[in-house]
Amino acid sequence: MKKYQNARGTVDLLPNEIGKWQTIRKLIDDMCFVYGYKEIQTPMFEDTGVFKREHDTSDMVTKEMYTFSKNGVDSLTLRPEGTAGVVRSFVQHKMYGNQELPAKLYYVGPMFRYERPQKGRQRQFHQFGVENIGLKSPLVDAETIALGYSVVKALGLSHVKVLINTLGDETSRKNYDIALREHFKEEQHNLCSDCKRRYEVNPLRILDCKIDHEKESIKHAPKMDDYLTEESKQYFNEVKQALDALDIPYEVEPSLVRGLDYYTHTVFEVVSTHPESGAQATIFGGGRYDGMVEYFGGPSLSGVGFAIGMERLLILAEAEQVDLNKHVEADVYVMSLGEVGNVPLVVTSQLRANGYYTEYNIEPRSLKAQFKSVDRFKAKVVVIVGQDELKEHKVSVKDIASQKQLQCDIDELIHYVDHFFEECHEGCQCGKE
RNA sequence: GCGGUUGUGGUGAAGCGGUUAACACUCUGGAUUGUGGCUCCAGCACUCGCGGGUUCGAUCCCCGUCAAUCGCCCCA
Repeated sequence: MKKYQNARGTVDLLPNEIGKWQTIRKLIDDMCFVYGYKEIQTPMFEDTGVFKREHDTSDMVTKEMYTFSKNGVDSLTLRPEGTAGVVRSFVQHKMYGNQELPAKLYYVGPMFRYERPQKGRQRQFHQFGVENIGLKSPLVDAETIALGYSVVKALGLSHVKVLINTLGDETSRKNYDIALREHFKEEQHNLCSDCKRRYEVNPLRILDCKIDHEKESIKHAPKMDDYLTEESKQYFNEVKQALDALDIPYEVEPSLVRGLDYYTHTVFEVVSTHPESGAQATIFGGGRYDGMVEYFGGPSLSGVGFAIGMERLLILAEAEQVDLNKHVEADVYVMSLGEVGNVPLVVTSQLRANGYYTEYNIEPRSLKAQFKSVDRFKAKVVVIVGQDELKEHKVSVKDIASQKQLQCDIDELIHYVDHFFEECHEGCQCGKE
C-alpha cells in the first residue's frame, strides 16, 4: 500500500494548533470591523491573465504560478496573491458605481506559489489582506498602514518595525528606472550574477545587493529623490506626517522596493526584528497602486493595500512566546459504572442541549481510567451514572474543584449542574460551597 | 533555481558494521473489583524516511530519492 503525505510546501493544520488560527481570524475580523472594512471572498483560481499582467517581471508572476488548463484552451492559475482578484472583482461588479468610495475590502485565505519551501515560506500559505480602492490620499495610506500595524500590535508582538518608501508616480518611477539602467550600463558586467539579472529585471534592486553594496558604482548611483516630482514628494511628506500624528514608528528605507511591479507612491513593509524569524522576516508588505483598476477596465481609480503572511505572523508570535491558542475545557464529564445502557448518552445529550460542553464514557472502563479522562478534558463537573443510583432514578453529581458530591433525581440534573456553574443563593442545598 | 545540514516509536532523543535498538515523557493495564491527579509494577519500534548498492552481515558505509531545516534568490 502506498503511503501518502502532504504535498511539498503544504501543511496540515491540526486540531491542537487550529486555535491560533481562530484567534487570529477573530482579531482580524474585529479590527476590520472597527475600520469599516468588509470581507470579500474571491475564487482561489482565476484566468491566468488576472495575475500575469503585461510588464510584470516579478518572479511570482514569471515562474512561481501554478497554471493549468482542463480543455487545452483556457489557462487558469491558482492565485499567488490577493490584490489582483479583488480589483478584478471590484471592476467586474462595478463597485465604484453604487456606493461611497473608497471601497474598503479585506480577504483571508490561501495563496499558492511554486517556491522552494523553508521556514516562513510555503507553497500554500495564508494571507490576510486589505484593499482600499477609490480615494487617493496620504491619509488613506497612513490609515492602511495603521490597520495592519494595529493587528500586529493587538497580537502582542513587539519585535517589529515599519519601513516605508515612495516610488513616486509612474512617470517618476519610469524616469528613475531609465536613469539607473543608464548608470549601470557600463558597469553591469562587474556586478554579481544576481545583479546582472536584476539589471534586466528591476535595476532598483541592485541598490540593495548584499554582495555589491560596497562598489563605487552603487554608492554613486542616482538617487530616487532626484527623480520624484514635487507632487510626489509632497504626497510622501503628508503620509509621514500622518504616521507621526498616529504615533506609528517607522523608518524611511530608500532601498525598499516591493516585489510586485504595480506599486506607485507609498510602499511599506513591516519586518520582524526577532532573530528566530530567519530569512523570511517580512510580515507584511503593501503599497499604493495607481493603474490597476484602469488596467482591469475600470475607471481611473487608485488603490492602496497590504497583505500579511499569517504563517509568518504565527512564527513571530511563537518566537515572542505570545500564546494564541485557545484552551478548551469541558464543562461536564459523564461517567458510567456497571450496566447502565444508553443512559450516559441520554444524560450527555440533555446537558449539551443546555449549552454545556459535555464528554461521556462510552465503553466500560475502570473508574480510574474515567477520572483520567476527566483530567484530560479538564471537566469541571462530573456526573456519575451508576447502576445502583439508577435503580432509584438518581445520578451522582460531583464538583471537581470543591470535591463536593451529591445525588439527585435524574430529571433534576440540569438544575443541579446549573448550580455548579452559577452563584448560589443563601441556603441553597446543592452542595456547592 | 543554487549551496549547506538533518531524517531512529505519539514526542524528545541515545546508539553501533554483527545474536533481544538505551533512556525520558506520553499512552495502556494492574496494585486500588464504585471515586482520579502521588507512588510502585508491567506493557508499548517484526524496525531506524524511502529505493538501490557494498558486505558473510547494515539503523550505522556509498549512491539515488523524498522531506524538513539553514543561507542565497525571491517574497507574505
